[in-house]
Amino acid sequence: MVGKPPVQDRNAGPFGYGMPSYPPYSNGSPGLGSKFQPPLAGLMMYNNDHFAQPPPAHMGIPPVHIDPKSGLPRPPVYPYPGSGQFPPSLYGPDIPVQWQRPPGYPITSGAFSGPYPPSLSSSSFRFGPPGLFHPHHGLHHPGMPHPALMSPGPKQEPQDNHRNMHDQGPPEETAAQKKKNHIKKPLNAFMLFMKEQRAKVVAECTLKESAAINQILGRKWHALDRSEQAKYYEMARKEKELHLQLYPGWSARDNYAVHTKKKRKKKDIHGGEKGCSPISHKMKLMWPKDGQESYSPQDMWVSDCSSAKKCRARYGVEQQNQWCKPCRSSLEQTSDPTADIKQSNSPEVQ
DNA sequence: ACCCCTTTGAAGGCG
DNA sequence: CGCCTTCAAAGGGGT
Repeated sequence: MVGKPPVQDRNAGPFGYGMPSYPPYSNGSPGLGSKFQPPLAGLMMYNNDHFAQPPPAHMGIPPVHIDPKSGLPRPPVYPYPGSGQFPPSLYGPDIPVQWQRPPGYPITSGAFSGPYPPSLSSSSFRFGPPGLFHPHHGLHHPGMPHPALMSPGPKQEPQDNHRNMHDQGPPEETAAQKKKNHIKKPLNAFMLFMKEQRAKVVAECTLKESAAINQILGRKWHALDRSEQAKYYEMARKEKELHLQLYPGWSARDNYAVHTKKKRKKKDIHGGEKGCSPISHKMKLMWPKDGQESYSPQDMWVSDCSSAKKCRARYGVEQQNQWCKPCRSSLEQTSDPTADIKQSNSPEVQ
């Protein structure tokens, strides 16, 4: 807990595992890098009581979730207490607490029903750890087949999924098959947060573009207090543990460049034009000024290519030692404290 | 049909 | 060890 995080946890959250200020877990779990292997039944209990007791009886065995896109199952996640709704403290000052899932909004994305990567193969589930998942249990929407219960797609040989990811796989394997066999990364804390909160933000905002929504979600993520973020870090830790159990040999490396094109853009962007993407020109998130706690989604957008230095927004001018280099250097270049809000192409820690 | 955008975090690789 | 890159989700927009 205290001291340097394990190697594999070097990217733990800002106050996350291994960080000195991180709140202790109720079970004393050492963190992301722990070899601690809790009973699988308790793996997906994503709430404050997740270590103290098993899920409520009505929840039964966590449902197997299947991603609607790939048709592959993903490990179940217990909905947050309160049927998918989040405690008021998670809501930003501009988001009403009484938010409900918008009519017609897929429960899969808004209700936190299945943050686990859709990569988890049906074969792995069928032949995975015994007693882990039971396809007949579930909390899925009755009118809309829960992703977990959807067809896993073409028949797959048990454990083919994993094997193909590491071995060469059949040479005649089609791209579609490869895609379906793709084991995705477990979701990190922010991804879990995003998956859950996206629908609420979308409902609150006229904007529908995910890029814009994600900017808001990024703000809200930073607006969360530690305890709230800690929930998501804990969830992510469990996601990772479960993923590890399901795919012991899986490596994130397996997913590199599986989708043909390599992403060179980021490198290029870092060279200069990040923040000036087409979408950024169209509507760029205006970050609140220092000390400004809230923002209005309606007036968050400006029509030019301007975004604040995120480090400044995140840490404030008083804690410049926390800033990333580009943000620091950009401040040195200008004495105008608001200049970074007016013009920002600075690369951000990525 | 596919890629981009945008966010944070995790992980792998390289020098 | 520090830095860089890629990939997780999402879906509108662009090509």
